[in-house]
Amino acid sequence: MTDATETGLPRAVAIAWGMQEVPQRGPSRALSHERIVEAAMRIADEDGLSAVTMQAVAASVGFTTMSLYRYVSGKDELLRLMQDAALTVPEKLTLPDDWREALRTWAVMVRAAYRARPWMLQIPRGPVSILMPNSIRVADLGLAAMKDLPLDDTEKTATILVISQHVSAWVELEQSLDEQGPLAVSAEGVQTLAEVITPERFPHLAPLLESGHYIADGDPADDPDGMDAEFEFGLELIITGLEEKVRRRS
Amino acid sequence: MTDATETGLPRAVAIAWGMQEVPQRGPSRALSHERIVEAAMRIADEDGLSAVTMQAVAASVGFTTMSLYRYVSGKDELLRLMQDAALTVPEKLTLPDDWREALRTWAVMVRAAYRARPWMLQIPRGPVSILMPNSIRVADLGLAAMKDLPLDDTEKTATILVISQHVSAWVELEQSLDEQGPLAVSAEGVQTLAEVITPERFPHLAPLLESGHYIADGDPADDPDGMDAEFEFGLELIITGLEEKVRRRS
DNA sequence: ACCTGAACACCGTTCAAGT
DNA sequence: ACCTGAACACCGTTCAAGT
Repeated sequence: MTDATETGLPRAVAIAWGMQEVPQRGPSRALSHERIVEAAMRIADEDGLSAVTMQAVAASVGFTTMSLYRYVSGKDELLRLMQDAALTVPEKLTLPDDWREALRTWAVMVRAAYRARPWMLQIPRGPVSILMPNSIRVADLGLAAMKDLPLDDTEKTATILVISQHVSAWVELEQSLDEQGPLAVSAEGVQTLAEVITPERFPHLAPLLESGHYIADGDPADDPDGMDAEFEFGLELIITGLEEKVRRRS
Repeated sequence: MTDATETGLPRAVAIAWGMQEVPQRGPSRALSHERIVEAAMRIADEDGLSAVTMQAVAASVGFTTMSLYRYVSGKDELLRLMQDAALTVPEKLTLPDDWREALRTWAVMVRAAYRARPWMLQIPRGPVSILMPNSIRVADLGLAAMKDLPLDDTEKTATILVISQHVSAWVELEQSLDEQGPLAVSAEGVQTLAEVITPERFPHLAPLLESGHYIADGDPADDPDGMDAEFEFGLELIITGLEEKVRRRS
């Protein structure tokens, strides 16, 4: 099912770590995993993930579609490889001493990677993803940020997951906001909505609809980095929660 | 772009709220949005979202593929309608008085909805999603949980978003864990990995790999509700963070 | 051993034609 | 007004054949 290699690992993991032995006899291989993944990423950067078809990738490296199947087992595997290759983080990164600052730095770093290649968020993350090289590197950095915190291993990994999920969720939202027009709903639309979203039926939400606090109208002038503000609000909740948890313990 | 109707709203929103006026003259309509969405959801429940093709849906209601296009503008719109229709919450739900308990109840309720129809998480959520009827209902309930908390509107909506993103991220992870085999990586695989994930290169993560705290092996016997425990850990971080924020303010 | 060409069994969507 | 049939321009993947 997980289409494992003789190493006992999923093929994508083996390839990404460079464990997939390449036969050396016979005609020299014209293609490579690297070239294929690179070409696929360029297409995704330029025209989005949906433009990444086996035929487009093949054409871009100058081979026929079928030749790709010598290197990747199918499109799923290619996507897995792209997903990890897209998660690039700065080579040298020194985290602040204070763990709160370190976690913030880490979160912002992850956010930058996601923002740089937002299509990677469209590829489903599974248990295989977290074994890929860049994922491992990022996780190691996250753990480094918490190295002096009195938490056990499970708590630390859970924290990393919570934060990175928070980051990805926000970047995703951010992204879909600026894919849609600047104004998701016209003033007229809000009025029409107000007829069904009444204070009687939705006592707590209806006021927000009127005040405009529920619908982010996506006008950047109006809200220069509102998304950032809300992102940070959530991040602070998590960090404060962690802080309090540690304090109560000691 | 947002393919708006004369109401100034995206078509999917208008349809879901029942605003899309249906012509009454002429032959009675053989199909309806409801029947189409219902059929599509049944297919997704049984065979996954990828089995939801226009042809499959049409066949399931006993019409030709093209007839669907009289009711929905395309597959995207159908997916939007499915996404909201899948988000069902109990009709009568009284939230506990304590806001912390209320938020927990709310989170668990949302989780139940996601778990019941996990395919809905595969449909990208955009700004349109949050205007759909069930989304509005869920948001209203979330706000109700915080009604006595001294937070402003933006903070409350941000909190709702953070929590619901946390919920969806966990259900997604949970789901992909039990789609893969019970054991994502064999003991042999871990050993192979240990050769590249060395303490030198990944000082903080390597120990966790060895101890088995990083790789969830997905064996339920081993970890009866480990996922739940980690889910709750994150939720508690957020709630504790909120608690502390409020305390510091007053 | 590697790459290719033809073919298969699909997709979503269009468009003009039927009733 | 509604539904249909044929067609278009794609997909990912297979398989046997070439070199």
